[in-house]
Formats: sequence, structure tokens, C-alpha cells
Amino acid sequence: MPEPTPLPRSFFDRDPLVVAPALLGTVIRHSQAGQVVEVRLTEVEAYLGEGEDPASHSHRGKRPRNATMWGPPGHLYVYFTYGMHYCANLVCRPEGISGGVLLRAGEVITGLDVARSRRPASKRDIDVAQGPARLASALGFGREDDGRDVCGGGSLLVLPGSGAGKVMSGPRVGVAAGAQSPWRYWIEGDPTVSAYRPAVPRRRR
DNA sequence: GACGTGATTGTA
DNA sequence: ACAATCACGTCC
Repeated sequence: MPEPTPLPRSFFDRDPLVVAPALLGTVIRHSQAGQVVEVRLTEVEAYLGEGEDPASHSHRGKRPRNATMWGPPGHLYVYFTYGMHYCANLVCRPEGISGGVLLRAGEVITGLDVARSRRPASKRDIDVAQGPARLASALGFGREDDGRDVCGGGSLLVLPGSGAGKVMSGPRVGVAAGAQSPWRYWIEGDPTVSAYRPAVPRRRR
């Protein structure tokens, strides 16, 4: 069968609230050192821009860490958190306007052996990319992947999926600010969707 | 439920 | 300078 055409930049040049649900069922393909891993997205979260979304990394303006969010659409924004995890977003909206979609979970459909070797703690196939840091690890993303183009026909692509089934939405995971906004989207009933965890209510001293 | 781990940011 | 926070995962 013919090789599918990757999602064009125009796909990402829209509001994250539109892009996020549209990404469900699409496939992230990353080839690294001749090894290909493909993840079919089952869960994402939309993050709006500067001054619009208190939960977004971009909310308080451009910094070295989050600068990619202001770049052109269709690029990968990777950040490091909790001293040990990487998480990946896809940048949305025109250059100069921040916003993106956090890749929260997916199903590894190609290269499961490679993905598992990157995630030795995983117990079952469904938890290899179940959670944003797990997904980033399974795809082999790190600091050096921040800013990479996913529409340039290179070793990192987003391919159209074969449908997402029923899409559900609800509050974002671990987010206190803006918790009322139902900007997490997932495929109903998919076993790779991560467990919902409310924001920790702010540790008391 | 506790805790790791370090960058980042707000406060002083 | 210092302290709190953090779009999380793992093990108890």
C-alpha cells in the first residue's frame, strides 16, 4: 500500500482546541538509528497561549525553555520536568503566537521491542506509552529533540490515522490553574489512556 | 502514599 | 541568594 502523506503544516496552524481532538488516532513516527517506533495517539491535552491559559508553559511569556511554543507550527516542543522526565508537545498556531498540544498517551503500533527497551519498567504492552513522560521515552525524545520539525519530511512525522472512534473530553491531568477547562481529549474505552489524576491540592507545610 | 531529581521561577 | 513549584513515574 502507498505510503501515507504526513500531516501538513497547515494542520497545526490552528487553535490547539481544534488540533488536539483532531490528533487522536494519528500516528507519530520517529526513526532513530535505523529503528522505527510508531505511536498511535489516544490521549492529548490542549494548552493555549500567553495570557490565555494559566496552566500553559507559555502563560507567563517567552523564556529560553518554552521559546519553541512561539515558533512555527508543526514543531516538537520537548521539556524536562521533575528532574527526570521529558514530555512532548506539538506546536500550534502561526509563528509568534504560542500554543500547543501535549501528547499524553498512545499505543505503540510499530517497534514495540525498541520502545520497550527504552522503558524497562513497563510491565505490559499498553503501559509503554501510557502517560506523557512514558510516551516521550518510548519515542526516544530528549532535550535535543526540542524544536524539531514534524512536517519537513524527515525522520519525525505525524501520519493520518484510521479514525479515532468516540472522542471524550474532560479536565487536564495534574493541572490546578484552569482545572475547569475540559481540554483533555481521549479515545473512549482505549486501554492505553492514562489514569486521571487531579492536581495535588498544594502541599501544606 | 511517598519520594526522587533538577530546572525554573518567584520572592527577598 | 533562597525556597517552592513542577503538564510525572515508580515503588512501598
